[in-house]
Amino acid sequence: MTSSFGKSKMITVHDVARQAGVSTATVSRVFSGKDGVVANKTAVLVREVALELGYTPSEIGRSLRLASSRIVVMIVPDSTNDFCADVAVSVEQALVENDLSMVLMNSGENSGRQDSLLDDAESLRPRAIVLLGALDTPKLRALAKSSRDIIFVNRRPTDDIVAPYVGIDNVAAGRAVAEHFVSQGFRRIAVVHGPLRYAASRGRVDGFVGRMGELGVGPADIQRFEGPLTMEAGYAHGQALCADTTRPEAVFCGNDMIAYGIHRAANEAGLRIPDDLAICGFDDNRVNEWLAPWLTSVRVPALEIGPAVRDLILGHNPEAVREDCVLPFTLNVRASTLGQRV
Amino acid sequence: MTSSFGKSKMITVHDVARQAGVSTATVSRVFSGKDGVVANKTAVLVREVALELGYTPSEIGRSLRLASSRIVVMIVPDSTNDFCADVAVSVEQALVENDLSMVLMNSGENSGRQDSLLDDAESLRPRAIVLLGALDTPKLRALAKSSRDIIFVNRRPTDDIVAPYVGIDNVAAGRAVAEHFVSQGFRRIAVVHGPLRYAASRGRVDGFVGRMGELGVGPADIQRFEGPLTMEAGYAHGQALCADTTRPEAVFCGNDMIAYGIHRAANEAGLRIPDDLAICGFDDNRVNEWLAPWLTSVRVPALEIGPAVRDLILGHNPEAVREDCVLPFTLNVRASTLGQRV
DNA sequence: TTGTACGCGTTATCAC
DNA sequence: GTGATAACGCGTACAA
Repeated sequence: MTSSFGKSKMITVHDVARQAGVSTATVSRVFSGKDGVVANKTAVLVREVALELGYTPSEIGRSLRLASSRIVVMIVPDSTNDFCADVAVSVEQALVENDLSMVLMNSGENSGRQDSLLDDAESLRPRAIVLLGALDTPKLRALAKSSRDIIFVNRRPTDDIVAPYVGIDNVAAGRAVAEHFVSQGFRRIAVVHGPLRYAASRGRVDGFVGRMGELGVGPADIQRFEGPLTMEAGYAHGQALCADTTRPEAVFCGNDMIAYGIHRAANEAGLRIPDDLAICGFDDNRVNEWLAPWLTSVRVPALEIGPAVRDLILGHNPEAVREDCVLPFTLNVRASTLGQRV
Repeated sequence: MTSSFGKSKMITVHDVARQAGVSTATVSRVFSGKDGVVANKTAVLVREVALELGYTPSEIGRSLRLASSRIVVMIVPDSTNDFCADVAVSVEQALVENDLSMVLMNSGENSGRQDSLLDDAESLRPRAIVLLGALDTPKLRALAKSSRDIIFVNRRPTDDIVAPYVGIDNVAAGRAVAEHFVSQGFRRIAVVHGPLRYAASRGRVDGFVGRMGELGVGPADIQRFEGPLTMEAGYAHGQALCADTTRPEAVFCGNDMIAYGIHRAANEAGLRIPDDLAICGFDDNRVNEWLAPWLTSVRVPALEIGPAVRDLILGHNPEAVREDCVLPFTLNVRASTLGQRV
């Protein structure tokens, strides 16, 4: 015996129309919010019959007719990353209030996978495609060129793709961290960042290194390590750093996951934080308040992203469609970088 | 000016057919995997033209024709909960390998919201609806009765709803924790659990209390607190517990989020763990290894849930459709419950 | 091997 | 206020 999933016969407008003794058009009118046009008595009858029969309007049929679905596709690199999860929830909540649904897809930071997902996304004829951490691929460029239904969150693959952007000013955030590091007297630095093909990673590093230079700390004093934005990657880099005799005084991490990994490596190496090694994260995941209240991090307002994305999709803020929606960030300074060197 | 989202004109089979000089049927055949039936030369030509025109088959049209979509709706209580996020990713990854898409919806542990989402879900005519942490509502009962397309993960709202279940044996897990607590000599206990209207919460508590009783610790020695499965709720309960002069020796938490909250409250109250207060969580979130390596917790194999759900949907394991798919759990004992009282 | 024609469920248009 | 009808994009039975 085979599964019966997805095979059950569905009630349609025709069933309701026949049972209620009205036309399909009337049933449709009742369920597409045009109650005003229908006689109150009729509308009540139709709703009654529909409830009795268990009728739910088909989004498929509606989408076909209207040539536009109520689905928004959101592609994230890894939704087990706390920050991604927060952004996804934020977007989903903002959308559901406007009767839109969100399809969540994980690209795994993989170009091929992203392109394959973009195909899947396109086939759903979504109202919009939201990309968190987009990769610069030919497919993405083609899509961005052919439609205006793409929104980039947090990082834009390249500057020459014209599409709305929602996120923080990564360069400014990098500069803020640099100023904090210098104020604490840190001069030998390591930066453990995400792949530089991401504009966000690049922006953070460039802002940081640039400002450090202006403040008198040259590139020679700044080691750089590139890798995935994961705890595992942070752990590996952390182990290497801690074993080094010329260990840096402070590490600037591409995100909090990396910071968690480095923290674990430092702990296992018996280093004290921040005395032996200062750590600064990025994103300031909500869980920090509970499990890592010591971690200095750049707070990205994840929960404000959803409403901004929704406004973009609904065109609530037309003049912003062509402009970037830059949200404010905050450098939350906590124990992990509060050295007494000053 | 209004937004252009979702309004761009789409390429259809007709466009490709005209351009390639073939019929729409042939184009359709090429893209529905029936390449074998089409002359190789024709198939190549069609693909060429399609690529040139940027054609992607519409899932809308396909779904309408086939009376079944490739969408699976997953409803979770809160996908910012690490455990939920892991399960969602696990399911999404398993589905995407079989060309299915996942729509993620957050119910926020709210009955009304869940029912509203079930309506939305139904309207998408999904292949299946997967519920993590389902609430027992009339709507859900009606849906479960009218179709076999529902899968319950981790908790089943009530025992009388017949539908596939994927998850652990919560009663057995509760009993395992009880045995561990007794082996450590804990006799004055607090249980901070989730809402008892959830079968999973009930199972954990019942198993725990029942086994404690068998081992000589009666209900009088076990305080119970009910609340949301959040860090905030755990924190609030933790503050109350820590302020109590007749503080318990150990706390069994309904999930890890609650445990994080209690840990913070205990820390702020200056209590040492486990000497002043032992803590046991539930789920064993992956982040524990990194940020809470001290937390004893019941490991639920979140990443094995996706494949199990997929098999159920695809009917890979027909005889299991009517049976529960019970996954193994592990009690991971760590420092937070290793008292020296024995 | 390929083309023709129909219908899936819905809504907009037009006529009544 | 309501009904009949066409059209949306696709897959397939049937005819060629």
